[in-house]
Amino acid sequence: MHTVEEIVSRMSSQGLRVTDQRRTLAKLFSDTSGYLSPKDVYEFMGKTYSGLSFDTVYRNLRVLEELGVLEQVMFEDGVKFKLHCSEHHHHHHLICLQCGLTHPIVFCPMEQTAVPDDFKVVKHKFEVFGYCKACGSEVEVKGESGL
Amino acid sequence: MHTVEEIVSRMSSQGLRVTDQRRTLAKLFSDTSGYLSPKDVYEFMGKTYSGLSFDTVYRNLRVLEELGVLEQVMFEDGVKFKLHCSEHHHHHHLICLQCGLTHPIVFCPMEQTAVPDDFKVVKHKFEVFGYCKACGSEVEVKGESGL
DNA sequence: CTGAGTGCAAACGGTTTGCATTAAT
DNA sequence: ATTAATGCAAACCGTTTGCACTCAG
Repeated sequence: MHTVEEIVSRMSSQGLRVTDQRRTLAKLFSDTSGYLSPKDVYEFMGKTYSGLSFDTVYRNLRVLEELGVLEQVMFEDGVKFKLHCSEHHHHHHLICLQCGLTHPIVFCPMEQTAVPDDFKVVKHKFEVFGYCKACGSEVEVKGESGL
Repeated sequence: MHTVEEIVSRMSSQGLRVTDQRRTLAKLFSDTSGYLSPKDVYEFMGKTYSGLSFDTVYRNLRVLEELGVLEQVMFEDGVKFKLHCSEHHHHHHLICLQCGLTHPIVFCPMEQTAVPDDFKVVKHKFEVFGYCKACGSEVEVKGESGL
């Protein structure tokens, strides 16, 4: 797990300064079990820091990424960040389209994928998108169907 | 298959005008078995059309996408386009990191993926990245190792 | 007190738009 | 001749940079 204190101490151990804003950012991600866009972060932080600027958000997101605290992923609608996975083993994710919550999938399809032997596999991506329990029930209200 | 003529006739059947540039664009994609970025397309087309502008490239990429001729995918390094898959059945792709060539994978991991029953799956993404035969041998030259 | 962190403004790259010109129908 | 397609310029959005000011150490 990545607690705020863990993140903060990792910052200071690297000679980085622990500002109020960075502590809040650490808290935001340690409280969030999913992906956040820079805009999400900006809007959240903006509640607390009125003069907040986008560039500081970006700078600190990158700082936390370089610290290994956050990981960055590209989606159809742009870049998003989440806490770096605590799972030690290789895994994939279920991702909620509504709230961005993620849930690990232990199964890795690569083992069962037949690849031509003249193709050298370097990496792969397996992501399952849908609606988590909470968001799923909201959606039901609008479009109930036998799908 | 998507031949130039098929694409062109689909354009005119929709009331779109078949310009020289659009025909060349159609040919580019029907000759390419992989992904191209807008920049790739611009550079290729620029060889033939000196006064070419980026906005026309974008406009025509979008036209072909709306026609169903091209499909657009977001990668780490930005948006890319390829001919819409001719495969009728659901499938995934091997993608060459060097040349963008794609190759269908029939195996779909979803069938074997255990998903919590309170999570409603909507879609999934499975992509395998690496080097195709041609690009793989180039790479060998630089970094030969027992990997 | 010193240098890292911040906000501001401005630059940047990729993409989109408005408009006058050109060309396919 | 009509109207869509093009090129140009400028707008736009997300992201990055330079700089002066501020504040954590």
